Amino acid sequence: MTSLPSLLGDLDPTSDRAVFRQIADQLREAIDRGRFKEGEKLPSEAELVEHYGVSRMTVRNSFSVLQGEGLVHAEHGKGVFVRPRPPVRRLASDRFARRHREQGKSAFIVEADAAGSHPQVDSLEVKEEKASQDISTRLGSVRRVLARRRRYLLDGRPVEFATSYLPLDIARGTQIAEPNPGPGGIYARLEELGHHLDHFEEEIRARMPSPTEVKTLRLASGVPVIHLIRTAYDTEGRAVEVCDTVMAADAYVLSYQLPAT
Amino acid sequence: MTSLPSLLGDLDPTSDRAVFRQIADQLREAIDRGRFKEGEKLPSEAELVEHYGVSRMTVRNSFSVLQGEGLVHAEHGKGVFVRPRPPVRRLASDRFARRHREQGKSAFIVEADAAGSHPQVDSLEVKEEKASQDISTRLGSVRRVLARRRRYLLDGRPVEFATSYLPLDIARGTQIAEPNPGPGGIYARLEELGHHLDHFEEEIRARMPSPTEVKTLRLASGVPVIHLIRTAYDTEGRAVEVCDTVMAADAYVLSYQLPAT
DNA sequence: CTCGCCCACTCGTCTAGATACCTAAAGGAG
DNA sequence: CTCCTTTAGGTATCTAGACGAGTGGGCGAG
Repeated sequence: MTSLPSLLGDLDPTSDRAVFRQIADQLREAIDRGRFKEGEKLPSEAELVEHYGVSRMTVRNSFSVLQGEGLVHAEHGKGVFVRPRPPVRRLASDRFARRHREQGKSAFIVEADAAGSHPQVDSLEVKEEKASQDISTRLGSVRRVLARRRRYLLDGRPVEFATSYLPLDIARGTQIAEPNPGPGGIYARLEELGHHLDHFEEEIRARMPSPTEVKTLRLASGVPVIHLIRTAYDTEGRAVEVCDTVMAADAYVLSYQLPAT
Repeated sequence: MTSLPSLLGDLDPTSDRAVFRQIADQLREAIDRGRFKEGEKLPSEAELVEHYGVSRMTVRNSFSVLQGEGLVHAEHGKGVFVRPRPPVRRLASDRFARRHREQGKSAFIVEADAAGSHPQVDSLEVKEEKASQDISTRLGSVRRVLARRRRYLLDGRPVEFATSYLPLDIARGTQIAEPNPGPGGIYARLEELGHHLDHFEEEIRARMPSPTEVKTLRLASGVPVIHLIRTAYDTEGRAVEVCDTVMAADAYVLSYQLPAT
């Protein structure tokens, strides 16, 4: 068996850096240098207790630092592992172009299939409800809205949770109010209904997830979420949809093109 | 003095939810409901130990949960406080439009002044260096680049750290290689040099900060970073600059306009 | 009144151990 | 051969206490 000292070095008792930080530093560095690879198991708490001659709480404290950085994750009864980086999904800024819409299936499905992963859509809920203050403002002072909620999964892993809000006078009684909005999604339906789309506006924030989001997206600790709020405007300048999306940040790269003019 | 029970309720010993999570839940809920306001001090560890009849480590564990969520922050010798949400800086997608460039001062300064805050640029470093693999690829296989590093502060708080990389054949010997690139910034200089800008491409990720980033941006725990990589293309399709930016996620909202075509 | 010290309060770090529960593999009963 | 039990080795949670180190207010000396 490889001895720990060869991988991990000693503590510096003269340093005023806390012991648990020194241990975290050494583990982090070992991970960065590839001494522990993605998915690989780190030394167990007991081994580190032995190696450094500290108490177990101190070792656990080190792990919790690394966990907060999203570098490792613990599995009860098994060990602590280097967190593998999942494949990311790239969202290009032309993802709502009409040419994509004119196909049959939803953008998510098409794209995932192309990337060779298994897509899934889940926990669909479509209902009328009272608009929150924020949604109401964005849609131009509507009281009630049609809300379409769904969760997207890639190879069984939830990656995104989204809710679309539409003014009732647009959506009620149309196929948009059905669980399955038909080919091309709700944007295709909106255009058929005479609401020709002009442009979208997207607002992006990043933050740590709420406990609910941790559950819904099955997030490991140390993984932030990207919160994206998109508003769709028709050619008359009216906001016809607001889509509120929370994405697992480790599963996404967003990409935008900006004109230089 | 207001008694804690009026704010915080009891533990449920029959629940299989860990005690420290129950405590964290109650504190989180109290914060969400506004019983503790932004910047306000939470009960001290000793008070919570007393109130719940648990050991101090258990209370600390609860705090560390909330800290990881970015909800609270501890100040040594003072207490644990509800983390105030700092004012955010909005980055609009037209922020690189020529009309903004034709003014004198840098976009950051102008914008911050307008918002009534005190802007500052800091730790400027301009030097030639070897391009990393990634930068080289983005710039089209260049070996060495001019790197311009700077840090942006708002009211004394660091909010963003950025490095621009330019091919040497473009930048060397020009004002771009000077610490102060002159009015309108490097994009104005590039255009003067005949590299007419056509469009930008931005890639956005969110993740937890590295220890270096925590230091540079003085980040509280539980605050992710937004990592933005922008590539500027001239009208001939050549990549003329790559700008790598790390932003404190709690200080920014990014905003983009997408055409619907 | 002012300055400086002390003390109470607060969070930070660490120890040493107890109990619970999860996982995987080995071994025995059927 | 299959299924259950046992066991070893992991992490999860919690306790009780010790010492360190910032912060800020009170109080006494001058």
